[in-house]
Amino acid sequence: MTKNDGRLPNPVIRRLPKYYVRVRELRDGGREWISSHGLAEDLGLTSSTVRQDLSHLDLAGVSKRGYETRLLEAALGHVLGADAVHRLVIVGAGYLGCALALHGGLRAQGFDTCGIFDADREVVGTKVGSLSVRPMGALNGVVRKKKVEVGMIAVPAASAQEVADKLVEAGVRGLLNLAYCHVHVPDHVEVVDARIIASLQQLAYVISAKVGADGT
Amino acid sequence: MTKNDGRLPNPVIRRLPKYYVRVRELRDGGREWISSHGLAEDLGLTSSTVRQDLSHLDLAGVSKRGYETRLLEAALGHVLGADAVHRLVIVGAGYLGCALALHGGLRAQGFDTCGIFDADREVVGTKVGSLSVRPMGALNGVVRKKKVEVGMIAVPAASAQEVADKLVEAGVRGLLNLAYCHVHVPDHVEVVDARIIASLQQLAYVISAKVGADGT
DNA sequence: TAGATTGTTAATCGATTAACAATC
DNA sequence: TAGATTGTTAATCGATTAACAATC
Repeated sequence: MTKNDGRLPNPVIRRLPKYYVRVRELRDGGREWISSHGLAEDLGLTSSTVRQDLSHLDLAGVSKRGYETRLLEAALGHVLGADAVHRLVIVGAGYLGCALALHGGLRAQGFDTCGIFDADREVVGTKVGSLSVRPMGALNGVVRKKKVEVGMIAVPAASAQEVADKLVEAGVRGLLNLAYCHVHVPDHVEVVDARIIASLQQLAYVISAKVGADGT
Repeated sequence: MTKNDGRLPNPVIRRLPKYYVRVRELRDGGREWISSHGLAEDLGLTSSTVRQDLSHLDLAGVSKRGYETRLLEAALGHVLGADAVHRLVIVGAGYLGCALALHGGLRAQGFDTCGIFDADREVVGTKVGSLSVRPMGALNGVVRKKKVEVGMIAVPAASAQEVADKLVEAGVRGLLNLAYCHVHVPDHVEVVDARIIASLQQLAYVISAKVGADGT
C-alpha cells in the first residue's frame, strides 16, 4: 500500500520515535515539562514542526509551560505501539540475525521475538540465546500459531525476495527489510527498509558532496 | 550541516542505492537496457520520478531504448562512492558491532573496517574476525593515522553521545548512528541514523493504522 | 515511417515554516 | 499584569507528477 489512508504523514511518523526517545531521557532526568522550542533544539528541528507534529497526538500542551513529559511520553508511546506487544520472527541466523535476536532493546520496546529461522541445515538447531534456529519449513506454522505480525529479513540480498514471499504467505502484516535490495509485496503488507549499506552510501555521498561544495 | 549546498535533494539520495542495487541485478541477469518505466515498476516509483532522478547523473538515456545498464551502474556507483574505498571504525563490540565487523557486504561495497573499539576492559583484546577489539583510548590515533572518514555508533543509547563526541574529536567526517537516540554533532560532521528499533516502531504504526483505516 | 522513450518544463501536491490570536 | 507558549491558519518552499516536444 502506497497511499496514506487517514494516517499520519510519513515524515511525521519518522520523527515520532525521536520525540519518544528524547522525552524518555528527559523524564529519566526528572524533567516535568518541555516546550516545543526545547524539543526542537534538542532534535535539530523548528518549534513549528514540533507543534505541528504533536498536534496530531491525543494531548494538549499548556501555555507558558509546554508539554508535560509524563503525558507526552504516554501519548507518543501509545501511537508507536509501545504499550502493546508486537510479535516478530527473524529469518536468517547469520551474524546480523543473531545480533538482533540477542539485542535486548527489542524486547524492552515491546517487540517479542517468537522465532529465528534459517535455510542452512548446518545452522538449524543451534542455540541463539534462548531460541533454537528452526528450519524454513517451520515458519508458516509458527507465524500462524503465534499470530506473528512482523518478519525481519536478515538474509543475503539474493534470497531476500524468496524469504519475503514466504513471510507474506505465512501471514505477516509487515516486513523489516535489512537486505541490500528491494522486495516486492502485495498491497496489504507494509515494508520498511533498514539497510545499513544503503545508509552508509548515503553518508558517503553527503560527505564527498560537501567537499566539492564548500571547497574544504 | 542542515542545508543542501548544491548537492542532490535528500529524497533523491535515498533512492540512488535502490537504483544501484536493481541495476546490478539486471546486469547480472544479462540485461543491457532498462527504461524509466521498467525501473519505476521494479522499485514502486513513477517513471517521472526515475527520469528526474537519473537526470542528475552524468549519463544520457537513449530514445526508444532507455538507459544502458552498464553505464547506469557506473554512473550510480560513482555518485555513491562505490568506486572509492571508505575507511570506517566501529565503536561498540556488542552483538551488533561484531555483526557489522563480520558482515561481508560492507567490504564488498568499498567500506573498509579499520578498527573496532569498546570501553569494556573485558572485551578489549578479543578477536572479531581478523580484528582485535581495541580500547577507546586507541580511537584517536587510529582515526588520524588511517584517515578514517566514518564512525559507526553501535553502543547503548546511554553512551552514544559520548562516543559521538570522541569520534568527532578524532576527526571523522560522518557518523552512522545505530543507537536508539539522537546525537548532536557540529555542523561540519554529517549524521545518518540507522536505528532498527525506530524502524520497527514506524512499521508497527503503519500496520496498526491500517487496521483502523480500512476496517480489516 | 510510426511508435516508444527521453529530458525538461509546468502543474500539482504536500511538508515545513512563519505568524499571530488565544491562553495561562 | 506581562510575557511565554500553544494551536492553528496562511505563506513558503520543495518534491512529485503530468505533459509533451525532441529524438532515435
